[in-house]
Amino acid sequence: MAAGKSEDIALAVSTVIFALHAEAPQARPSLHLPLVRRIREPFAGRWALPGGPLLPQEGLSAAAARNLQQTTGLRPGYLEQLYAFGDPDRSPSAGRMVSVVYWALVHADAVTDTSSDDNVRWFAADDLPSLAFDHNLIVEYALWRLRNKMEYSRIAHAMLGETFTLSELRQVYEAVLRKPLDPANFRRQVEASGALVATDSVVTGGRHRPPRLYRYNDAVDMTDNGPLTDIPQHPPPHAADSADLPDPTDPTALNDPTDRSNL
Amino acid sequence: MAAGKSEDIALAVSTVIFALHAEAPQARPSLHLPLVRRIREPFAGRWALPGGPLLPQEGLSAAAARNLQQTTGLRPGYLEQLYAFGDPDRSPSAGRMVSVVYWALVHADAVTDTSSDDNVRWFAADDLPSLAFDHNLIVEYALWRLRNKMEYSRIAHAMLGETFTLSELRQVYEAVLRKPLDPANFRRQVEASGALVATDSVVTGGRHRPPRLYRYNDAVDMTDNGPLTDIPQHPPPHAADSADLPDPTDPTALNDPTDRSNL
DNA sequence: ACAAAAGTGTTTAGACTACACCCATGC
DNA sequence: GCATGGGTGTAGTCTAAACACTTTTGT
Repeated sequence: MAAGKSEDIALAVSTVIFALHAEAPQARPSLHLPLVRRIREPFAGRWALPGGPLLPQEGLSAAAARNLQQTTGLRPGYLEQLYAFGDPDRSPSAGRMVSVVYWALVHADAVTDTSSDDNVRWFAADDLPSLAFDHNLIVEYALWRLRNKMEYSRIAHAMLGETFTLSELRQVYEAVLRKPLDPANFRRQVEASGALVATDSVVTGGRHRPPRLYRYNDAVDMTDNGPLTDIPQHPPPHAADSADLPDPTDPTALNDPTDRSNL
Repeated sequence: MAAGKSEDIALAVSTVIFALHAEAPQARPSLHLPLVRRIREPFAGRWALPGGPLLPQEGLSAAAARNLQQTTGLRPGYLEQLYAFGDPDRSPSAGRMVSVVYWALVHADAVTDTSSDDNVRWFAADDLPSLAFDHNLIVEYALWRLRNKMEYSRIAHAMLGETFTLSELRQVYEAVLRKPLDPANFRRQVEASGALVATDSVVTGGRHRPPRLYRYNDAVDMTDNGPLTDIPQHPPPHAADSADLPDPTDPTALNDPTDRSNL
């Protein structure tokens, strides 16, 4: 591309990973996210978002998925680019740094799986310590984006298993949006959207009428990202690092090399 | 930040610039955007989005505003980060390149101002030639984002002057959304939003009732970008390169250095 | 029987659409 | 006067919120 060399501008990819977790067994679940303890200056000892440099032959979303895998051992249920941060002052006492940040949703059971590690810990999303760099602001923005997207998109199932009840799905919405939803109206809305398919099974064992299990309808595109078609949504069979296109669902993703060195 | 060096990954910033322009004097205006002719390989001779490398002490949005200034001679009426493109294959026969792309709105009269230049030309947004790199896809995505944002945000005034009639404002919406709007209902909607302030002046000279002039209400935040507060919206007095925070209005902008080299 | 959650039905308020209609100006 | 767009009024449609009510299980 013959664009000017990036001089001393380093490029990194970080990921904000959300999962639902209930502190007490029967308590309402809330949003949690994993942070990693920094071992170098600046901000040594502080908690920070998982991330690191981009590998030479790796796409941006692939790097984010790798962050996720290395931090939680999981594949993303949903993954979308959040923003590129490049303020000249964002990295004190270190060189200039531009970070492309992704956000992801994973299944709830991820939270306990990795809590044994001492350098990785899950925190409640609305009760974070003071993080390294501008990561507090990043998480705030990721939360804002998640809440917005939850209202007009159909990504909640990414925080659940293959099948789920409408109650479970509603709990995801309630936890993210932090407000109770009418079960009756919620049912009608998701049924009208066509995003779910009823299975034949029900869940017995509760001391009440057994709820039906639903499955996500893959025929429906849940993310309205326009012309973009990002990637490792669900387990994409073997398309390892096929695409780095931005997520076409929300106004944030699109893939294009905009090099222009003339002018 | 002690993150791995970016090896050979170059970083560039490009900008998709939109303005309204009517081919014929009395024809309906349509979206146009300026492109720049490449003078180097790859894609020498092809049209491409204005852009270039990021300067060492320059914020991302400042670089986008500089693109805009150098291409059109104007300051952005609205500027927002679009997406970061980093597919490994996006730059044939050149090194790895990651581009952070912005999109902008400018006043309509910009179109004719620069059409004399031979290396910069304005094109109708829905009738572009085959561009360099993946720039066709980028423009498609920028258009999709603009159209989405136009429906739930109040950015249309960025394509007009300081004062404007409701007809002019409606024409912006009609050109972007490509469908006619009911003048009566349009009026009620914008009046109910509180985004506009009526002035005392009217426009005489038309062969019909003189329409009232309106001004944008700065007290209302028109861009719902959450916790982000980007920047060079209107002429920000002298805040040259103050902020590089992502635009908090739409689900795309947030500023944060996500360096993480441990793990 | 009773509690509790699943699931259905109904009423109402607000938002948006369509379109009829009046107003003010230039010619 | 009449054409043209500015501006107001109003009835019909659609959606979503609120909430009463019925169903089905476990204990």
